[in-house]
Amino acid sequence: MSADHYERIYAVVRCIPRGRVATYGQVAELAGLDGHARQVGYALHALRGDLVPWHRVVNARGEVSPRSTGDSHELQRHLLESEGVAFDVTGRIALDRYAWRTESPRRKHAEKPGGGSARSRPGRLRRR
DNA sequence: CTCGTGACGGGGG
DNA sequence: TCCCCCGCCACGA
Repeated sequence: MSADHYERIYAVVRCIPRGRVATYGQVAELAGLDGHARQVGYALHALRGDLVPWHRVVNARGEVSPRSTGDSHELQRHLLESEGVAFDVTGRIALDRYAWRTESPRRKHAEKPGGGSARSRPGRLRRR
């Protein structure tokens, strides 16, 4: 296996800022493995105790992916909440607020310059 | 080598 | 919007 790919994945995950989350697909893409979101899951699963904020990776729906075994997803939610990430009643995270913004991911509609969307202050209102 | 699985995602209904 | 199904494909048995 390309342990090298794992390292790249970890490298990307380590870049996710505290209080922010990234999706598996996003991580895969940034790691140069576009379309291989699943591999990201494997990589994280294989983690031992390295300093990798694996808990900041969630699925595209903005929820912690249910594990088939183990209880790590509980821990994940816990860790995220302790970083200030909020979950709604359905156990989902508002990605438009907490998603990690990699530099300039192509702004199709031109975003609000000057700190627009999600800053490190997920505050409310900011309608529109 | 083959077979089943899954920390995913996108498309269709 | 939600749910279900299907393709991907590395891993491990």
